[in-house]
Amino acid sequence: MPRYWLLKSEPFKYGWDNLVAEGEGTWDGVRNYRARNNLAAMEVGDQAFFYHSREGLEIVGICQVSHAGITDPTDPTGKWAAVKVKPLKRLPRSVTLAQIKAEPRLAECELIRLGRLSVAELTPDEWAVICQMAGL
DNA sequence: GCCAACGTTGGC
DNA sequence: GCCAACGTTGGC
Repeated sequence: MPRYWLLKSEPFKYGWDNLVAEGEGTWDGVRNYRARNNLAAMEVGDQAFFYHSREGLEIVGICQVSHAGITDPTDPTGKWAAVKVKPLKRLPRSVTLAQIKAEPRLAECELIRLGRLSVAELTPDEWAVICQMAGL
């Protein structure tokens, strides 16, 4: 049973287009325990929305975990986790934060409840709602 | 172990 | 660019 996630990135630092261009990206640099726990819980095959923070403020695509349980290569202490992801598909319609906030079924998701969490989990129901909003 | 100060994140 | 929210740090 795959789990579902949402990964935030600032598009001017590393956006969806960068991930597509590279074919595979390492999700590292996370220094928040809750986000770390989510990263550590990911398994190969899990899917994640790719969300543009600071600019755009919308989910633009879906990526898939290609390597799980990696030690963050940018961390000299070896305590922090990372994963690798591959782009799966761009959403037919981007789903904005405003739309997510306006949807009562998404009011309880980690993205909304914990606004500054950079790696959030979504329930299968929440995932399905967003997929529907994206035109999938 | 508490809590004030500080730094960072991210929506607006 | 501002500021609220939150996490972390460090003095006591």
